[in-house]
Amino acid sequence: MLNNYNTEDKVLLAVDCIIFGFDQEDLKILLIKRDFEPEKGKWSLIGGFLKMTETLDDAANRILNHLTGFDKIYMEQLYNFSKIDRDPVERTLSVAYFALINIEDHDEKLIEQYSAKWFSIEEAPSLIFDHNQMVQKAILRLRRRAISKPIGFELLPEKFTMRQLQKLYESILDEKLDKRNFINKVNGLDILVKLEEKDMTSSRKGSYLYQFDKEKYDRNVEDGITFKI
Amino acid sequence: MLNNYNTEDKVLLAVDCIIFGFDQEDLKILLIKRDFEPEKGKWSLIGGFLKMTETLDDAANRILNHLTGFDKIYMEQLYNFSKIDRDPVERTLSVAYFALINIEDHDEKLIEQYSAKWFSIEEAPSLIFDHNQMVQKAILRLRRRAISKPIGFELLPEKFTMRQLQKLYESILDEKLDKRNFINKVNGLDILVKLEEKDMTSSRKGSYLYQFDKEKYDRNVEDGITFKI
DNA sequence: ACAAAAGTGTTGAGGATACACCCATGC
DNA sequence: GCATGGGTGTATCCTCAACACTTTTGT
Repeated sequence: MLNNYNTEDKVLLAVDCIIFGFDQEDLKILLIKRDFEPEKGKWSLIGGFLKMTETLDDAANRILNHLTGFDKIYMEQLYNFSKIDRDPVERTLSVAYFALINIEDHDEKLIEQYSAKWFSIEEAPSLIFDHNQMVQKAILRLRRRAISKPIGFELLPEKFTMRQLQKLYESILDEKLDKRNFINKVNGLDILVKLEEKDMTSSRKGSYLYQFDKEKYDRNVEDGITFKI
Repeated sequence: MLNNYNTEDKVLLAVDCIIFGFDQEDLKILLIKRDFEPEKGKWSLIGGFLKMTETLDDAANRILNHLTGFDKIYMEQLYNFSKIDRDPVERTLSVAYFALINIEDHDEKLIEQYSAKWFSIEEAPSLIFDHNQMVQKAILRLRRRAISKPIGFELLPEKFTMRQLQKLYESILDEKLDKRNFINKVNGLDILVKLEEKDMTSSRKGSYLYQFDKEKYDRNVEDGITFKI
């Protein structure tokens, strides 16, 4: 039995995270202004290096937790970027992750401390290395996910209105949706509970609040009903 | 400007390939019997280590070429597997790739030389490390691809019958399809050319041969027509 | 009374599915 | 002449898209 693969090359493995948020208007991503070389002063995704003692998911969690202050974020491995000279300092591969967080209840202080800032997708600055490419790929993945899994709720507060949910889907899919068709579809999925409460901030009439009901969702999925918006 | 990221850990990166083929009956995968430690004598995916001087795609191509003898294989990056102890010898991450090859025109000798063998998905032996998991993931990816991109043709000879194409899709999707509906759908896509020739091996009557027409396909895609079986 | 957003159903078209019989040929 | 797989069309269902008016309430 071997003890090691001595003759093989070892490489540095970075983990970079595309963090999506939603501010009731636009889909946004969280970027940081680098305060270290290379490319100091430019905008980039948050990232870090994989440690010998952790899995990739662990590393992505650690990095996300460090910046946003919380755990149990929806997170998915996205793709590897491995161009030889993608990092000018040294040969480095990067594993991109994408994450969804509720923009409202995350820690402002941490974000300030790291010079991080939310940018709407259209207004995001150009990023270092191949990070723009990563963001593009993440958006496409997010779209595919959004229409096949109920991940949208990860981006909303616990209680939300139908209008908010619709706006979120509109900004993810980058297209206008019909109000009635959207509501009919969502109601057809039977994964929300309508609350008695109304949100009065958005209109005179007020609009009912809803909650995502994970149990209902799981039951539906078990019964073979597929989520599809 | 930095010259290196001295303090960070480096890791071994393996590339493992799930190679799919189709023998007119079943969907198959190509496996090798390992003639080296660890797990010598057991079945595994083919793989190798990433070299400092190549991208992941390069590495996957090199490994595939080495075993099958040809280049320009349809190939896709699948996922990273990074459990700490997945390889008992040493901490190793693996990037899984899946590939499609035409089972008929590949090099028998190379395959013998490497003790490689085609297994139908159901009859495949248990594999080393986390390779079974990789295969499962590859099958799911293949299914999603097959209904949204015309990758099926990569697995068939240049000229094929409708029955062959249908059988291929049936084995990828693991369900029976209706003959007439399938033909109508495929013809509706307008991406095949019907040849004058018939294949006489499968029946008395003989069945017409078709060819995938990449130009037609590209034109249709440009025009916004989506492939969907 | 009016402005501003919320809420609510129906219809029509197109795509998907289900389904059965004749054809050509080698033996 | 018969057995074998090849080829073909239609009726129905259901999903998806298009579409406009009434309600509530704060000012």
